[in-house]
Amino acid sequence: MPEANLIDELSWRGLIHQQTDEAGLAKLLASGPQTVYIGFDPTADSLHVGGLMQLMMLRRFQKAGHRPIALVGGATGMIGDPSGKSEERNLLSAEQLQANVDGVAQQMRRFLDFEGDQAALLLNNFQWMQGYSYLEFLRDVGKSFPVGAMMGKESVRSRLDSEAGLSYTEFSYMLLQAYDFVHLCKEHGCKIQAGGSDQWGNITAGIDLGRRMLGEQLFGLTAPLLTTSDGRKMGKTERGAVWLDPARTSPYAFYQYWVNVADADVMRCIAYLTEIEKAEYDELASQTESDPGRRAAQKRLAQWMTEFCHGDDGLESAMKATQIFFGGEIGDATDQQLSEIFADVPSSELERSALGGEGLWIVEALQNAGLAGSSSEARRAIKDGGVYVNNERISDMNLKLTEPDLASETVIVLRKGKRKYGLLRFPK
RNA sequence: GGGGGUUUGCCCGAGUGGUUAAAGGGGGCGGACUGUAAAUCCGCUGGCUAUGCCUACACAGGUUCGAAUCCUGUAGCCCCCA
Repeated sequence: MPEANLIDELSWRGLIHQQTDEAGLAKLLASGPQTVYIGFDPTADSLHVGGLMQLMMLRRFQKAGHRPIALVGGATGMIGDPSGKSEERNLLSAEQLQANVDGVAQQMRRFLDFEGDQAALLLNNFQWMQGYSYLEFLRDVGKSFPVGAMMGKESVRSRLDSEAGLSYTEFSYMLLQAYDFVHLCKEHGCKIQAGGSDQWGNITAGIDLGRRMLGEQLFGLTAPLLTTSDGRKMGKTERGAVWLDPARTSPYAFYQYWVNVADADVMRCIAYLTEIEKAEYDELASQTESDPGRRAAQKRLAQWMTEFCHGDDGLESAMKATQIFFGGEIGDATDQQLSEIFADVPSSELERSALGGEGLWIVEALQNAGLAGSSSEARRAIKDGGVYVNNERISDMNLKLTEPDLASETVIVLRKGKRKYGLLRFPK
């Protein structure tokens, strides 16, 4: 039996941005297990933070006793959702799209339970759209879409007013998503669609279509977008999006991203993205208030997220990497660990033989690693006490690096200043 | 077209014949402190085969034992007259 407090839960977490029929939805949810769907855009072969938020939403529904459907937009992804986009989107190739759908589907298995009574369903709208002929679609679906109403949608209007304009293809996107809802209702009894607040227009379009085609009353629920206090989308770094795929964003980088969330944003992240309970949430909120320097909330967020998305091992390696990156002893690292920690650090490759004989002069090494632009600069840095080999400060201007200085099989870690690193690789 | 002024290091800005690689500030870089923050404080801030050498004050040439500093020419910028 569904838990009655799902709405309360979503509500204290601030996850309810808009609902089509508050009372109706509450009544529906209380009446028995429901099916909810959220669509995911297969724009890449991995989810990022935005998608995670939606996934958590489905997870919350599932935990409350409902059945989630994660709909991967194999068909809609071919068109491109204009909502919230300022420009016409580039179309993806069919192969790329398939690879993306597979990648995203794989990741979802971690967050949703695909077994049991309320087993989650993973569907791809390409399955029902691919055979749908254009003519039939226009007769069945297009007929129910007054252009006037479509023109009124925010997503369409903003694009029409902009310079970029809007192609017919993107204009039609809404019909496809609307039809998905109808299809899922018909085939799977799905009466609720959730999504980010940018999906409001698409969701209500689906509700309208459901009323016309099926005579069904469908419901919609949107969550706020995850933005920073200064209004930018979360989950972006200078180096690009924060991905769930450890190959794209290492657990360490992932952990770091959350640790660095601004005080003003951290509680919102915890509310939106984690399953940390209200009591602890309140506790963390008051700690952030009274002792922001400790950043208890950030650390808890990072810890929770990393463990949840990358498991115990991921968390452990993130912690170790953090310790090393912030100047801790390097000890017995492996090439693998070091290249993960220093993924964004410039590295250069030198002949192994440079370490033989006399060894490699530190002044040269710093230049090789890109940490000094000239030998004068390198000497100066050493004199200033700002040079570290494998995180140990050095002071000898004439130091020569030899094999024993390797931190791992083939890498020496040089550092200038607090955390400006440069790697030297000496492949065997 | 004529007259006057100006041009300095990453940026701004002193310097007007001799410790001037060039005051001061900004920036940058180190260090201390700190919340993997901000502020603050301290040091460094042309290059090199480095206790010395080389290149630098728009560019080229000249005067001088010696010039960023004086002279001539060229270029850029600014102002005034036509």
